[in-house]
Amino acid sequence: MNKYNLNEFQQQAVDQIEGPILVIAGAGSGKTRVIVCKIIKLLEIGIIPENILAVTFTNKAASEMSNRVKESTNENVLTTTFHALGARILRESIHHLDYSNNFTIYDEEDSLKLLKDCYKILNIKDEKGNLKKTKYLISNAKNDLVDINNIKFDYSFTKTKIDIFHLYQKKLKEYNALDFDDLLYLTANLFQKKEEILNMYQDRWPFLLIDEYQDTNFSQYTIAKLLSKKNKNICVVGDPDQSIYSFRGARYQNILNFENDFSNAKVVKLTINYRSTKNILDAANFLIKNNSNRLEKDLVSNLNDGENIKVLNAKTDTEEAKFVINKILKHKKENNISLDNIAIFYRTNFQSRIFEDYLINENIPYVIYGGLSFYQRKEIKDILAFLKLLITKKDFISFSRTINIPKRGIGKQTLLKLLFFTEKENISIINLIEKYLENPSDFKDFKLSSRQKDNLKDYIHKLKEIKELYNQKIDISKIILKMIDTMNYNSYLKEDPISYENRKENVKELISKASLWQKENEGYLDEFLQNLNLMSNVDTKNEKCIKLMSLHNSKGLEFDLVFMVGLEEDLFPHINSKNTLDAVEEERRLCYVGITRAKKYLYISHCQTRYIFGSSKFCIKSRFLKELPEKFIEKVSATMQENYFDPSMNEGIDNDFDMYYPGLMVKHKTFGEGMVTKVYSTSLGETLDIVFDDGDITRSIVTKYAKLSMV
DNA sequence: ACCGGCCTGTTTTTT
DNA sequence: ACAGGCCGGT
Repeated sequence: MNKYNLNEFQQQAVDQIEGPILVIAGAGSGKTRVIVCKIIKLLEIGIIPENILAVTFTNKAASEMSNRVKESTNENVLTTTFHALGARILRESIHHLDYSNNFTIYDEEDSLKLLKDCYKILNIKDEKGNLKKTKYLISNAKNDLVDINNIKFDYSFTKTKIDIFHLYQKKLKEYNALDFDDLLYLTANLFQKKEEILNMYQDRWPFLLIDEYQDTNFSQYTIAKLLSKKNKNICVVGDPDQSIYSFRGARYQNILNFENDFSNAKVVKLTINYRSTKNILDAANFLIKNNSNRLEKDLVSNLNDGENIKVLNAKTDTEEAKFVINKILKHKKENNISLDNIAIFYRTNFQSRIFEDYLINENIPYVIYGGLSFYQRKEIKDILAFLKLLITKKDFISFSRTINIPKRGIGKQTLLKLLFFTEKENISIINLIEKYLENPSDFKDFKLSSRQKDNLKDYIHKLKEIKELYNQKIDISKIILKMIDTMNYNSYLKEDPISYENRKENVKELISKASLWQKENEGYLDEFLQNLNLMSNVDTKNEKCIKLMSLHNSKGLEFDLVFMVGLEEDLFPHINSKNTLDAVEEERRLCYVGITRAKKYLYISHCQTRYIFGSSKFCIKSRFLKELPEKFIEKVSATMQENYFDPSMNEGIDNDFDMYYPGLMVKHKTFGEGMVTKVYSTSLGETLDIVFDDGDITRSIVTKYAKLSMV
């Protein structure tokens, strides 16, 4: 052992300074430590910090890593996400692609609104759900680096869709905005088209380290490959079993192909898990073995057996939540686990609500990662839209968001006409309005009431007033304050008295964030906005809180005590992923990620009924739960409950029922691809139905009998 | 042409 | 439960 306590293989990975190196690192095998130590080592041998670039997958991981390097060496090494890296590069160099350097960044909501406008301009009616599908198509195309001007027709990219894509891209450029995918797409484009620019960045960062390489998509892969092409010092770390982002184009094949892509690559495998006790890790290993598409590997724990995984079959989601809260209190007291070492993981963000309710009730401090982030809130986005409009007066999306704050009587129809005029005349929305106000008779078929005209005049006038502050580079926080004042934003917020206090607080927080940011950073409004858009979940809160997050957000983290909740078919694995084997296997990897976050205690729960879309639905135990071998599991109950179980249910079916409904019991047994469902009436004391079922039918059957038993 | 009220589908997962 | 879409009233 050495001063960083590295094992033999970790040490090998750290010591390999030059040339390509691939580190296949199982969950909890110390990969972050390897990257951190490698950076420290690079600095020790005299590489200057400016020559090192570390890319991670989330902002949280990035800041954690750079803090650790800073603590040991007091040096700042650029540690960032691919998207933020793209933004940084493009901010400097995008003019080589004939874009403007002060671009703003559109989030998903803005992008969708723009896409919708494109449908309108092209007079294509958007059928329900189509919009998102098209967005997804465009997103994938960009992630795959297709040449936008040369898209291949195929069954998904119809002629119409290609037209939409072209217009969407043209409009983005016109509005001086990039969507998330552009940050990667245009960066890769820049590197491919402008060799001297690529050369400059290659010289700037001769040492490249990439974490979570299994989750890179083609554009990210291309950026990495081009950046390292000259110096070939690329170190990638990852675990194919933890690839969970294929929905945004990630290809775990990238990590499997590394040795082909980079000749003479050294490969190091880390297979000792220092995180989880044996029971937890072994259960996870058994689970992941159910994936057919995987590279076999043996990950062993170097800790003791530890406790079994506790599994709860809860009657309702309420019971599940209560149970979790009780156990949190118990562990806190009995095992002296601090709250920030506890996490609740769920598949979809909406599940967080019920836990929040109970946590608030019990006065337990908590923080939610992901979900509706601060910057996606309406009040914040309103203000940011005003700010974007200061930078780019062509930005129609930001204009339409702000024009009726406060109400100015400009409705859908008027906005649509304005949109058409800007497109036809190729003029910014602000200039268009000015022109119109000067001489309305120039615009045939476009009559506005004098009230509307006055309102528009008022809007333009006020916007100019605010823009004056921007031109003088007055503090961002002062601009926001001025905006709130001039636009009477507070009384606008007061229109909804219930949310008013909360929204006002958020606005205040934004203002203080702005002034803090400006104190600590160089740059002005466009950099500030960029920062906000790319920071999904800022964890400025250092208090001791328990953490709630989606399973996707849990990757890379670890906790003493973990609750995985909602392990039910259709929720996890999610219903939308059940069409293809690949998607189910990805869900299984997600489950694997969740389990391997737990260091000492792991609770997994599923419910028999759950409130979803405002009504109660029946739920079936997740197949993943069934895949965990019994020997690692201990069944626990929420309370000492009545015995719903009838011995006659035992015949040929395993020992616990899966659903409960007043007067009914329902049991499942998996049977090949489907399952057998048995419905038993407790009031009549007889079996009502036995069906062969793919899981979906069960609900209707049970509902049928439930109704009967109610009458 | 705008506004407000009712109805409906809607939620994976993230930068 | 809730936001966004549609329709009917002003």
